[in-house]
Amino acid sequence: MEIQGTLLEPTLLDFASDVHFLDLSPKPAAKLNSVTSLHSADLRGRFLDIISIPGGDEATRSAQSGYPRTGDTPALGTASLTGRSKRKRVITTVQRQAANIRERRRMFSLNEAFDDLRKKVPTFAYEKRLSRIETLRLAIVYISFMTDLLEENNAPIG
DNA sequence: TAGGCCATCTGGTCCT
DNA sequence: AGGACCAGATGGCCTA
Repeated sequence: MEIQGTLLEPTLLDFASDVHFLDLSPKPAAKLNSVTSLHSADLRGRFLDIISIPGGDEATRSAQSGYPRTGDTPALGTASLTGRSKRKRVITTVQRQAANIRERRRMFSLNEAFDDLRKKVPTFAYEKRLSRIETLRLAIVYISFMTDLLEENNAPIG
């Protein structure tokens, strides 16, 4: 078992153990300084638990469906919440194809950003790469951990 | 086979 | 007007 990236350090191992308690849910990070003396085997097991975030996709879908959005009605031709009258936008096949290409490019760049982020968050070399939702949640936890670490180091001694 | 993840298409809305 | 952004729908691939 090895770790991806370059940061295999005690600090990182602390992060890996702490992150277990956060369940990678999108909620404020907490209790980041309580665990520093775990055995490595225990640590590894915990981290693998983290990587396999149970119910992650389900949470994603529910979050998507519950996302507040203007004009969030399934019916076509409804007015927006701003009260603007709706004009049906006429679009030709050529325009549609162009829009599809743009959308593909947009999603491609989004995925590139996700790949960059995957390289930044510390993970064990896992046979399966992090999904997008896992990447986001792990990044959130990692940032929180590092922030706490900084605050700890900057705190006055004594 | 079911569930998770992802790519793609599509139409609505926002913004320039 | 048209591009960017967003979310729903759909289908394919992979794994347990």
